[in-house]
Amino acid sequence: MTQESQTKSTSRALPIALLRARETVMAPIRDMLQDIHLTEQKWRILRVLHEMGEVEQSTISKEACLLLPSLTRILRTMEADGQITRRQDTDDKRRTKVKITDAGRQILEANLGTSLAIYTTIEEQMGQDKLDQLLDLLEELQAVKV
Amino acid sequence: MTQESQTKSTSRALPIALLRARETVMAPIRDMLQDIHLTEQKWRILRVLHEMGEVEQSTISKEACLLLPSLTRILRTMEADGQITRRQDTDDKRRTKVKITDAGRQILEANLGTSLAIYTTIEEQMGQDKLDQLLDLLEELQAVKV
DNA sequence: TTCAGTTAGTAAACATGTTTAGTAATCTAC
DNA sequence: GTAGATTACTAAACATGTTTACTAACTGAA
Repeated sequence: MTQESQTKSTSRALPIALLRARETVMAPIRDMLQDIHLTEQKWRILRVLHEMGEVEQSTISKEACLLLPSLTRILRTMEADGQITRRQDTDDKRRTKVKITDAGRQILEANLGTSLAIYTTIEEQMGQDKLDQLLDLLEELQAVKV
Repeated sequence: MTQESQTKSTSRALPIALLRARETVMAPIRDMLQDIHLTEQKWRILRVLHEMGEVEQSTISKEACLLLPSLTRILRTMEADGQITRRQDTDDKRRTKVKITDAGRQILEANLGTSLAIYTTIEEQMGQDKLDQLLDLLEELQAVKV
């Protein structure tokens, strides 16, 4: 048995398949974000804050898949740009509560339409059933214990 | 119709679902790579070179999902570390041909077993059918024109 | 032949990813 | 109550991601 046969070709390798699929989806979204001078990470943060209200940084970290050191830096600029506010939690002074501002919400709402249109384009080509199936499988994979 | 209902919650948002799933799969692989002082990107490059033989940088870029500027830097250190060799193409002097060295191949082969074991763990938990189905759907998504 | 357009790669600047280390606050076992 | 562990976050260093700009080499049409 050769080493080659022990390995999946990269096209069937799970990590790179996930990466490539993501690149396909993100390409048009990145175009949209570039127009509004927002990075992909800031977009994810705004979406999490829009959905969850005022939350602490660790929560954003988990939900938006950003490590805390990255988040610290990104939130610093987002606060300076008036997209979010931060305040120390009164109960537990280690925690910082983060909230989206009206300005931040406005950026989000002005672009959700475009975001939705991109999703719809993908849905039209793959079919709603397959896309749902894919999302189910991704959730399941995410829950695997490794 | 509120803005909220126009948006998928982030848990059903395709880009972040792909990202989270990938984080799950990559976590143990990153552990492995840290032990051998190799980054995830270098690992992907070695795998592509192992699979495809001597190729030019643009090909690596496409296959390993790395932009050319990143690749330039990474290959520079990999060449210095003796994991790859580079030479100018004789037919088209713009092109650089990259090949894996024996040392590079050795790193790869020494760790393919661990890599395979991680994949097997996931396969055992999700089932082979679902995993195949997921890979099919990912390939299909990757082929969508956006 | 020539020159406008394209392609392959590099350089530089800045943002983010990732690891290690550190601080302050909180929790827990005793 | 207190010392040791844990938690939330920040700092710093270095690697990579991303964009823009650049050079060199190639292509193709007039």
